[in-house]
Amino acid sequence: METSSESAAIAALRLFQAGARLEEKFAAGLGAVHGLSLKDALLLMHVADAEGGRLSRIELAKLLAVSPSTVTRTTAPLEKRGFLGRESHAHDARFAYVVLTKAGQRAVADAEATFTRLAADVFSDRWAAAEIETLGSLLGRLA
Amino acid sequence: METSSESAAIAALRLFQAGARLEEKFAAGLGAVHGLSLKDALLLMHVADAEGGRLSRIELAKLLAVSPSTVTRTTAPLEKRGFLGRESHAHDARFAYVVLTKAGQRAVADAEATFTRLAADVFSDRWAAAEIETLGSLLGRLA
DNA sequence: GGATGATGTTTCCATATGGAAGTAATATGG
DNA sequence: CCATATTACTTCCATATGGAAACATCATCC
Repeated sequence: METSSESAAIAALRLFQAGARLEEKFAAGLGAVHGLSLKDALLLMHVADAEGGRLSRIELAKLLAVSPSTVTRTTAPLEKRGFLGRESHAHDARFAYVVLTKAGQRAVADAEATFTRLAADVFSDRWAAAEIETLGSLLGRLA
Repeated sequence: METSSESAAIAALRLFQAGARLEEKFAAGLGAVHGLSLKDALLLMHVADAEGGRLSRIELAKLLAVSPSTVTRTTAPLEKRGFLGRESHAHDARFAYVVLTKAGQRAVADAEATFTRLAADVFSDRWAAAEIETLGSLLGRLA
């Protein structure tokens, strides 16, 4: 039990370190492409992958692990830039769904390409395909 | 190449999600114990584990993946609370090493115990010891 | 069907953060 | 040795964030 707790603590510690390191790298890479922050890109990608092509701000907040107020503040400039639009729920006027515009679809395609390239770059050194799969699978159980 | 890039992107995405989720959990758990933020606790733990029991603020900034100014701002209240002290380099007056006081050593022991308990809790469900080891090992190569 | 409670969103405020600039001390190059 | 560059640290400022409160809408209960 003790050794297991110990390795759990080590895994958590390294998760924080690796996460911070990758966030820096991805923020720099994505910012250079289309002036998108990492959170901007993740937000657009979540909307693109969403069922029906739209997400409420609450759903986005949960997916991005940020507060609802942050989603409001983040989406506003992306609407101004023409990447995002609004859509109402047919039977519930409280919802203000986030949807991608045409320009937003182009932007998210570019951002996803950059994201994938950056991810491939992270693992380009001494990583076997199976190891990347294993890491993704294990991390999936934490999210 | 394509499939490998794809799984790399998925792994990176899940790393961000898992990291954010665990940060919330750990911040709540550690805050409840001794009013320490996660970054406070990690800072103290790094100093405790450091060679010679001391670290420069620049070294701390790298270990915590934050800016030097954040280290300055973070250590100041911990000095006031009596957890941290300062030590000068014998031959270079630029260095203001961060060291633990007696109270700081007690605090970091408590924080480490809480940290380990929280980590164990995260993996308490359907995780084999070998899987935790594997995850920690793979993450170690990213940090 | 009117009061109460719950939900989605926005606004406001206090706090946290990074980067640039400033300060102090050491290293380097002539 | 003196000027310049580099390094460690701090301060200042602009921005990002979460949480509480406000607001609008919908659901529930009597």
